[in-house]
Amino acid sequence: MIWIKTSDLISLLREKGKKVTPQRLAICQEVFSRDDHPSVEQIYLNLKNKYPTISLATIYKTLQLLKEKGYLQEVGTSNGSVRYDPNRNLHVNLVCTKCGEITDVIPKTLPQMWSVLTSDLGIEPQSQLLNIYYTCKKCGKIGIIPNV
Amino acid sequence: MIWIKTSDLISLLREKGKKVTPQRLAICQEVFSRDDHPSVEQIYLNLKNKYPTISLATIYKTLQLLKEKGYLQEVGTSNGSVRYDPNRNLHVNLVCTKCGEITDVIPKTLPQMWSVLTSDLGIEPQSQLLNIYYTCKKCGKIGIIPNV
DNA sequence: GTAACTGCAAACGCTTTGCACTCCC
DNA sequence: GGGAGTGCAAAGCGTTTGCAGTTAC
Repeated sequence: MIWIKTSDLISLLREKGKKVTPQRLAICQEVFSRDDHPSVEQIYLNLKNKYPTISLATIYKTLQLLKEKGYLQEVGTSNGSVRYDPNRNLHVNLVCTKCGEITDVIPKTLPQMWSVLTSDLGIEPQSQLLNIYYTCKKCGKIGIIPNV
Repeated sequence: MIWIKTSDLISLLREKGKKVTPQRLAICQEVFSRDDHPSVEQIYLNLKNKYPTISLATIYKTLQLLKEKGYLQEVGTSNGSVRYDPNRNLHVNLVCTKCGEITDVIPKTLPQMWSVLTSDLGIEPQSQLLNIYYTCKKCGKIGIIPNV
């Protein structure tokens, strides 16, 4: 979860020459207050209560904006739709291959080994996406034979 | 690049109770003989010369099959279409954020640090996707101001 | 006041599906 | 021979776009 104050959000948008609209604030607050990896649909459904007229187009446009500015990253797709990750810090996504649930973890050893690795490669990463595919405990317990 | 003999491919398919068709062989050979990360469209165009009647549907179905069986991994999307990686071994994808080119690298230190990391996490990864987003040398040289 | 934003609907493009025909086993 | 696979066309669905009306500044 990324804690961000509304006032900071406003100056963030203004800084970029972008207008601060209620819709944008709502979308940002929704995205950055979650600690999961929502799809556009999930964001839309959650906002529809408070903003009944909000449209998918606006959400797509705002997420596009946040992605371009580097505040958001795509974590891959699940059931055909993109999932977003508000956490741009170095971390690992544990992706359950059965239920699709994504959990963030930051292994203690990760920061140091990652800096060694990237300096070995001689590149300056803008960002990274580290997904580990596994079977989560919940799904591991259930004795369903996967249909593969 | 994954070197795989046609005879191995055939027994691989048979093993899984799948029929060996010329189309499937062609698709497999196309995918596994490349060392880039082709889209469905690229595979289709390359095969159309030799198999003028091959259809996108068949390619989609075959790639789906290979993915289910674990011989292929999605590396994310570029321009709206999925890119596939025939390399299921532990490696890093260097993804240029400007031209979209993807390069595989295997840092010397990676295998050991990765096994430390996963054992720390106490999980058994089925696979992983390690993408590093950067600007490749070709794009870094060109003095275009990114429109972001 | 005006340029940017919203939201609707239509368009778009990648992917999946249904189905008749074909072919591997 | 029979069931699985192919390929065509159509449908599906997430996403983008055009545009008229609205709003932030």
